[in-house]
Amino acid sequence: MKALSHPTRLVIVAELLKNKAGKNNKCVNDIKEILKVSQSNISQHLSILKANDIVGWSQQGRKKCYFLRNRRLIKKMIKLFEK
Amino acid sequence: MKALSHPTRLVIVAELLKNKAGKNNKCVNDIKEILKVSQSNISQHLSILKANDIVGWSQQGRKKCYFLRNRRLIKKMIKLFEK
DNA sequence: GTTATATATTCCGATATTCTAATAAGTTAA
DNA sequence: TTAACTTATTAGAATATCGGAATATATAAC
Repeated sequence: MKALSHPTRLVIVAELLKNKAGKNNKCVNDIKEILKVSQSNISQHLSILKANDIVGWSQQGRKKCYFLRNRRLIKKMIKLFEK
Repeated sequence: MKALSHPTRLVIVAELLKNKAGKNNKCVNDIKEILKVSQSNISQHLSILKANDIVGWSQQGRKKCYFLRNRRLIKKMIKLFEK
């Protein structure tokens, strides 16, 4: 819960949710473009999400692409708060 | 989300959830007994929950009794995180 | 009115989070 | 290997949060 209680992390998670289940994951730079936050800051937030097992990643060439470990959980959560 | 991301507040909410829908709401002192946290601290946390429209209250004699504004939402949330 | 009880607010030190800037580390291509 | 690109880590300052103590406010009983 705490891991998601920061606006930047919530937006990151929401962005990752937009991708199809095993496809089109976003790398750090993609997220940076979307959020307009510094690269190091994004990296820091991602490592918090990583540490809490909310996201995973895969190396794609020289990029690292992140994805949600439990899309269903996150989807339900966000739906819960959308009302 | 942030409003619920504190152990004390989570317990308060969980306690309020135990009450029947319109009945047996707990007052500040009840919560204090349960949590063994200082009265002022509980009051602070309650005011955060109030500010985020998570709880409401009613005056009962000289006490204020708190209740959840949206029991279903909270119930779902807690279930979501229990796994 | 006064007193006792219940809750809220304020202030403050301690701790935790967050951000920026600089630097480091890893990866690929040439 | 070097250079270019991508991401991670570190350090430090700024900010936010937390919990305790004291004080203030509100209500009810007398």
